[in-house]
Amino acid sequence: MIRDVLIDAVRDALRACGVDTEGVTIGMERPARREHGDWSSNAALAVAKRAGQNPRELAAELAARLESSPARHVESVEVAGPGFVNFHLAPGWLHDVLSEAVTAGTAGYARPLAEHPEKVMVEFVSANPTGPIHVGNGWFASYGDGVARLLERCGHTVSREYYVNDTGGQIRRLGASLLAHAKGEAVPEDGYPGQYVADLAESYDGPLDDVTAAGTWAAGHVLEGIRATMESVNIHYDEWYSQASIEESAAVAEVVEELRAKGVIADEDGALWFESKAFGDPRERRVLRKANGDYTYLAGDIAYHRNKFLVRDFDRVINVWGADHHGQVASLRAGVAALGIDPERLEVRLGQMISLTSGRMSKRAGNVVDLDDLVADLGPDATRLLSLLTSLDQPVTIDLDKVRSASRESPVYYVQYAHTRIASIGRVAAERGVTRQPLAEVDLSLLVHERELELLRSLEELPELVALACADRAPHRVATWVRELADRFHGFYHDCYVLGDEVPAELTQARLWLVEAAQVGFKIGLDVLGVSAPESM
RNA sequence: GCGCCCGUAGCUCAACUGGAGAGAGCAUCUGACUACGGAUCAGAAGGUUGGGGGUUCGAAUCCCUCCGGGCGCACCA
Repeated sequence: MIRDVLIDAVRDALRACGVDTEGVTIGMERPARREHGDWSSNAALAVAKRAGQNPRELAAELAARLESSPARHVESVEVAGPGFVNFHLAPGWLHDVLSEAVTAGTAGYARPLAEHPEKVMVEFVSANPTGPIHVGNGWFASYGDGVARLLERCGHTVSREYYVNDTGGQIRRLGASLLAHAKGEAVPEDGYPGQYVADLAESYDGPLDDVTAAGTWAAGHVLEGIRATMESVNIHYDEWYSQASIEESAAVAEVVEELRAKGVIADEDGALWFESKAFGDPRERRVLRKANGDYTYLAGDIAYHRNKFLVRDFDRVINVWGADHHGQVASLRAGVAALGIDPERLEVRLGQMISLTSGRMSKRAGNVVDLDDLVADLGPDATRLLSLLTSLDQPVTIDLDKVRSASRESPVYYVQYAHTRIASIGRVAAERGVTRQPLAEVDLSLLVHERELELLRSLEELPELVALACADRAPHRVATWVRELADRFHGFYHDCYVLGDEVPAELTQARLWLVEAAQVGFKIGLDVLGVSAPESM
């Protein structure tokens, strides 16, 4: 990596200037403006104070040393602004990037393997199986799967999990709604009025007096629908974990006993309380078992997470939750900590609320849009890319009319069109009998057009970007990147013909390899996003 | 009332985690093919980064404080 080469050079130069670099992180960035060079270091600014020197003078001395014994590809080094040291490199550094990308290929390029690979669970969506999944859930689904894909790319072992809330009051309400339809009665006030309940009632042939049984039956069918919806957007869960199974297994009672043995349980007013404050919860205590003998949701959730960590042995658990659940985070972490599990191993990523322009989404209010409907309109690729365009902690407002009417201008087509142009170049080359020569025999130094270099600059950033996006659990960065790659590819395609009578054969060869490198970038980026890379559209 | 999150161009969003003059897409206006797919490209216009203070060589980013919005604050799940 050229960056490391330059960082080492700066460190050496600083030492030569008599500056102690122990514990100093040498900054090395790609400047926003081209005239500031290919790489820039703020090291002089950062260490000037401790070195007791004027930053600009120190920078000048650094630049002089760096230029007198230049590192690989370095053409010139200059001082700019308050004390930045700017490196101007020969295009060869980008030709190296091209070689790396095509040599490593889709499987190997931009695969920043973690030093300590972990067994990670990503639990996401986990919407109650009381109705079809809606657009807001879809946003979190794309995010969760994107995080999982990033983790996998970085060498972790990932399991995707959907926690099924198949027990409790909502299931009984669903059952009551189903039975009401089956008996030709009105749906209860607190029931589910959706058409899907009426449809399900048509095929219900169970007893008409057991709301729990009816609810469980209905939830099972609703869940099948959710599973199908997820498959339609190319999301495949490894595990659909049943809450009921935890409760039936006595794991909840056991975890409460385990906590009691640790001395963090108090018995008062007939209820069992968890003294959670000692484990970082802002509240003093939480009920685990109610006076009526029922366990609370928290008790079940602690048992569930005990299962994740201690039974199924995950190193790390990432839960993707909506911001409306953030009140649960502290108590759950406290419960996990009380079991002796390092709470740092539990990550809860809170997604800000997804709203529609028509108002807040609510299953009860009926102003929900099913994810299925959106996918039917936009297709899975556009749906997924659209939802990955924004950061998770940005509240999102979706104007569905606008999204639908603008679907043709969707960024996904912009990116996919770039990829089809690559395939198209391949087809035309084949027609004309142009074949690619081995890389070693091709003169990449012919690639000096600004469009070509910009394309390579994007590719150069990918390995680092993937690592960063993974560490930050931020797949939207990849979406931003792949759009930029498409932008640069379209520019290249427009200004730099690969094939044609006026293009010298040697240049065609170099550009064919450049196109190959671009394709590696598209495939990696789109794969991480869960979006297909079509050959034609 | 308390806690968490958010506020960036007309709209939807970025911004390498404190770097140089805040960038894209859409919408608006103006241009560009007789060669690889015009679902494209080039250009214009659009900003006191909600307001004010502070820290710093340097702030959209960190701290304080107002304003505005979202979400929480159960022996519900």
